[in-house]
Amino acid sequence: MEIPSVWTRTRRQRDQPALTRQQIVAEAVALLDADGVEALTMRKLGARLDAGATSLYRHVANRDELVELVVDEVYGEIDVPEISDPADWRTAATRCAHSVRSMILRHPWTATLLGQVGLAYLGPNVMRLSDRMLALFRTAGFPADKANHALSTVMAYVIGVGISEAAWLSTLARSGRTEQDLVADLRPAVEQASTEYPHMRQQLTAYADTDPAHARDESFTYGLDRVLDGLAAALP
Amino acid sequence: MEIPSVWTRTRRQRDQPALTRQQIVAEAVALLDADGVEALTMRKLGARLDAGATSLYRHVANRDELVELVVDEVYGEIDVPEISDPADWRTAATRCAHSVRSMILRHPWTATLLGQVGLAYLGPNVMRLSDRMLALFRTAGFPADKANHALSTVMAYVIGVGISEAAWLSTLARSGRTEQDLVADLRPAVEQASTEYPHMRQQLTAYADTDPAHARDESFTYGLDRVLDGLAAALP
DNA sequence: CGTCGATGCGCACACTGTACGCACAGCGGA
DNA sequence: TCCGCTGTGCGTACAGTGTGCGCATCGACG
Repeated sequence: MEIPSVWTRTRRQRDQPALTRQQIVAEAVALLDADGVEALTMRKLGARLDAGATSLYRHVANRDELVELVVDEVYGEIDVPEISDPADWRTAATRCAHSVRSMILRHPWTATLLGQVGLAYLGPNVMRLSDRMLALFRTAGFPADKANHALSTVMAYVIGVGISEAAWLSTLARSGRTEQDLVADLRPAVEQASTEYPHMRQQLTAYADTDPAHARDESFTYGLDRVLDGLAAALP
Repeated sequence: MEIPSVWTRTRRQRDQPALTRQQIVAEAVALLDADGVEALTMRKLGARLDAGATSLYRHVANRDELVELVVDEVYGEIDVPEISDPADWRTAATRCAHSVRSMILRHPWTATLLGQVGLAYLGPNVMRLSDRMLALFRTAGFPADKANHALSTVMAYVIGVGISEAAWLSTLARSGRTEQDLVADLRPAVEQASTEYPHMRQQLTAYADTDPAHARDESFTYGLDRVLDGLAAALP
């Protein structure tokens, strides 16, 4: 009576193992977003999933492996436009760079975790990102080796900016104040520190009243434009 | 029965507190260089100084504060050439960028720690570095605001490259193998991961037999040249 | 029904950062 | 000479960490 078919045979191996790698990683991202990088402990993550700490080890070998998975997960939020017209490469690269930066700003804890992984570059999302950006620079006209260098250059710039910004945003989040308030509170210390450094002090007084978030945006786009200028000039 | 003698009485002079902040930071750098970032614990650092773990807290408020001091310390190893002729700006910037990179490669643990500090930018060595680079771009001809952006751009690029390289070198050091061996051992996994990504796979097969260290050098200088090209083109 | 493999979890261990309080060395004043 | 006082080192202790080990459970299959 029971006909063995694909649908009946193993309806679901185990209805829902109640704890799956996907779910663990997703919850880890949520925990990191909510409470910062020092809150990512196996016990707290287990508690969020109504599970014991050691239960997670059935699906994840290490805490380090969990970190690798988490990093690859947020890399998945980045999108790279696919292009066919070589003339579109610059706007596509710009869009991709902004996508990376906004991902880092959404998850400032990446500042701490990005430096720890090293091998996460085998993750599927990182591979996909690299592959698409490689394709982008190839259709732009870069030869194979230069396309690789171009990809590394723009990613290094974006990650460098992102790490610095994310580190600042993390301490900002920990302080619990608004950015203007924290800047104002830090001002005496900054002035004290810059007494012996005339260029820094001049920089400080010149831009005392500008909105810091807007200044960060402007600095990022300025640098990105210069980097892309340099790459464009190197196109054959 | 215990007679107080000259040998037991004044065990240590007050002149040299036997534990000073300078010494602690220097030993922390040595410990990090020797055993990596996970080995920097207060107990191990104390043991290296023939002191108890909690003794360090007389000279350092937190472990985080120690990290800030350590980061500023290695920033002190970077030198920025001072220039008077505006034509020299590019070679000076290049030299400074290479100095930063070689510092990071000497101390690969900076990959992990740089993302944690955020506020270490008040440290004297970081201030000195920023001030000198600001001066460099000013004498190059950049107006005040653009000089700041230029400084941020090249530092972001250098730090971005450095973080990636340092993360790789850290795992390399942990593995205890030579770079060629580790690359060879990882090759099956890399090929497995890149099956679905044609551009990555082509990149992989094309540069299978190149020396990785040399490839990193070349990639760094290529990107740095492009960044400086872009900045040079923006000079008024 | 029995067997089995996969899964969750309690316990335990080594190890972490660091608060607290005591011991003591040298100094300035009585 | 003695007495605080302050600055320094350290022993103890506590809460919290990652994780190895072994047991309990449970669905699936013979």
